[in-house]
Amino acid sequence: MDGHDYGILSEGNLSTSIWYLPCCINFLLMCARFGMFILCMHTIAGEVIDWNTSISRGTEPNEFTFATVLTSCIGPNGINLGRQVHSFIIKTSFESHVYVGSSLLDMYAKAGRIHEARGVFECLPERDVVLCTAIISGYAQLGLDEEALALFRRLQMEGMSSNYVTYASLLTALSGLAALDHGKQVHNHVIRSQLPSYVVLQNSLIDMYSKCGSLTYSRRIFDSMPERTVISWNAVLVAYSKHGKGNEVVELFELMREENEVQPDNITILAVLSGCSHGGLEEKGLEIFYEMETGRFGVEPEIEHYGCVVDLLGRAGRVSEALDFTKKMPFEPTAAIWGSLLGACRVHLNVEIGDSVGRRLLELEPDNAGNYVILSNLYAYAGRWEAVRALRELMKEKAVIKEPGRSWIELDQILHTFHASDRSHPRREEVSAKVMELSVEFKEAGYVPDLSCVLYDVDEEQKEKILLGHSEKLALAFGLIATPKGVPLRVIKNLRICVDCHNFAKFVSKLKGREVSLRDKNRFHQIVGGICSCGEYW
DNA sequence: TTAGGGTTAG
Repeated sequence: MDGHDYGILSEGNLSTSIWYLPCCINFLLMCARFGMFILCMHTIAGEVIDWNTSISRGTEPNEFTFATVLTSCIGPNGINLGRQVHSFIIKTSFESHVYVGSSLLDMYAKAGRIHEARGVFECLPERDVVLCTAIISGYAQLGLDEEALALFRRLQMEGMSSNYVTYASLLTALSGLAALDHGKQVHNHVIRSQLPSYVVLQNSLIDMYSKCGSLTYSRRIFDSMPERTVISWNAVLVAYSKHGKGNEVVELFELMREENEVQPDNITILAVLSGCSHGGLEEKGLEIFYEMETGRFGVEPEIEHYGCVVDLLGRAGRVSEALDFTKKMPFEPTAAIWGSLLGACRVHLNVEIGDSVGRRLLELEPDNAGNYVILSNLYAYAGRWEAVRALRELMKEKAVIKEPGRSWIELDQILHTFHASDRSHPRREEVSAKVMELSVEFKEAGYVPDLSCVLYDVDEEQKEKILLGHSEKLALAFGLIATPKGVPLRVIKNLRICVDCHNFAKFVSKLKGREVSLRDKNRFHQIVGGICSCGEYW
């Protein structure tokens, strides 16, 4: 197929039938898959017309033609065509033209093909602030935060100029890393450079502070904004939601509706519902969902909103009601919804429903190790050791590989990362010894290791050893060693925190007199004096 | 004349 295309293009004669045939097959397949006949037909028509127009005017394709065609290939569906165009461009002299390069980069970045985007970026003879920002934000949007930060630093050393969009993109990466010190530095820089107040940048700051655990600063930015968009409101609502501050979420939402300057969108309602769930406001959350169904907020309920309701009911222990709800809702439940239901079964020890939900979930997501862990927890609490063993066998059979757990803690602008049973940190011996010491101390105060968090078929002693090697324990122990007494510990985990580590962190807060702020994949756990803001439900 | 970057959720 590639051969046809180059041939046609190089002759400057776009034979409609040959060009169309392979494309039509491709697009019909795509259309059938997505049920978007009309839209796709328009898209392909647009691309072909672009080529046709250029060539029928009797002009050879030039840098502007390529840039225009590449722009029409933006999005996941256009990437194959875009690649073919790229292959063709390589054979011309236009590859390094800044217009062509920037269109290529944008096309790849928007399709999530960051390596290809980077390849184009590195080959460009000149790069301006927009190109640098595009590639940095490409990394940040894919959650490749370390790469985004590293590239920003390199480009800055090379003399890149930055503007408010660059900072907004960088802040996204710093939010992901929960790199508060770095984030503050960017904020200071923004203040010093006396940039005008850009809403986008302020929104990023709200988000950065909240994801770095600093709710106060987050709110302060929000309060100081002369102008706000729905994203500003959403960012601050999400901030309170993730910190489990349900009342604040509801109050702010009411204020938003009173002020009536911006209309809520689907994310607003999602933030409010999940805020009610994380904050333990079941009734309020349900009330808001039913109000949403009447159309009062002008937002149609989507599957994620239904998911929040499942979470609300599950949290309240209304597990069978939650199950009924999933059966009656107008969407097919997703793995995330079954997962939230399974979590509810674990917390409320509903083995019967948990069993069937768990099986359903394992069918849908056989490769997600986290599901096995929660189901195993549930079986273990119910004393169903046979079922635990069977689960372990199933995992082995399916060759499930657990995404490596990783936790980190920031000290003086350095992110110290720990992997499970880490041997790489320079102070590893000291850290391991500290975890052992803490374990002995905590056991005397009532800490009992929760061995059901280990899925390997090893003896109890081994299981305990594995548990003590969990990355969040290493990061906490390192924090205790490396910071003065009384300083709060902020630990970030890439996955959901396990029950045993949650318990361990509570002992750290209680016996070591430290506030522990633990950010996991879903939310913050603010632990003070042995009590966690999550209310044991997550 | 003609290109391109951004913030919230998932």
